[in-house]
Amino acid sequence: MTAATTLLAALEGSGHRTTGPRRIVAELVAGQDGAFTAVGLESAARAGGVHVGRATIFRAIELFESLGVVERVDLPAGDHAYVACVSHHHHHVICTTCGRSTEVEDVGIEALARTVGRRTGFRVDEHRLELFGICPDCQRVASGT
Amino acid sequence: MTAATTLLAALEGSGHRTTGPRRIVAELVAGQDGAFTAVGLESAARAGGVHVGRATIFRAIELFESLGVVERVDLPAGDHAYVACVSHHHHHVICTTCGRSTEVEDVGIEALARTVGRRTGFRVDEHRLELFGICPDCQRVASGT
DNA sequence: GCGGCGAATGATACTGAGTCTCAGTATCAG
DNA sequence: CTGATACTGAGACTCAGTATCATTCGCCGC
Repeated sequence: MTAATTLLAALEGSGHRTTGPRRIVAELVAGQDGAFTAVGLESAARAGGVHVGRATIFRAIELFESLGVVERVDLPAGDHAYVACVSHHHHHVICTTCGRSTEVEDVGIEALARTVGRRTGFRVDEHRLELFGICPDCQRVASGT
Repeated sequence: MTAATTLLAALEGSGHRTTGPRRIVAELVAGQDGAFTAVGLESAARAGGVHVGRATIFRAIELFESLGVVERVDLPAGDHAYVACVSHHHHHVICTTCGRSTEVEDVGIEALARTVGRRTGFRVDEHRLELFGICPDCQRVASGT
């Protein structure tokens, strides 16, 4: 839940207004504990009894993303999802069962990108690494009892 | 252009019918020389004067994908794109300027995935690595004349 | 505490990618 | 050639995401 605070702090710190709807979206994001989609947030809002316009949710997510406190990931199924994160470069491991995500500090992919650049002649500017698997909890559940 | 042959061969080899529309889609894919989107193929077909139903294009792409001769990638902009490839595990470097893509044989990401697994406790089953940059040709063009 | 300005909101209409259906057609085996 | 059936395509449909714009609200100065 302190995650919501982080999101709001980022808002204030960048000269954006801290409004009611944004506060709500921040809470929703913080309450997701993993990857979430825009549509998911929308229905979460409805389920929570609060009303926030669709456009506002999209705008809020977009804003959080531009502030670096939320990051876009593409699920294997092709959906556009997001995960809250603590900024700076890192990647995510996403549980395909429960959707929870964990951040992974740089594991040497920069070097890997350089290798690719050298090998192909490309100037590699950007990369996206997403890992999918089963989180410890779900493994425990899956492995009988 | 031999790429179209590869696609069609994969079709035949898997017990699927080699039909006119599929042939057309294969040609279109082969003629893209890089990443392409379903919509792009559709308009390419229209531009080429041939007519293939939207549904058919989507189905053909899906089929090629399931045969492993075409792979899905997600562009930084969030579009769903595809690239033709020669199957088995590898990754792509995609030029953000011209869209051309190059395959990269495994560069040690398996090890990287294992490291992540060890560090997070996740059982990493799947990963997606996409590299974006500027290809040699575009670099040349960009760097004055 | 009050007022004004501009940012933010949200209802709604719109866009466009991707899916589904189903009658008609084309492919391939026999 | 013929039948079984896989494939096709027109078009309706769904639904995520965007654009519009009048109204509201947060913030800042007073």
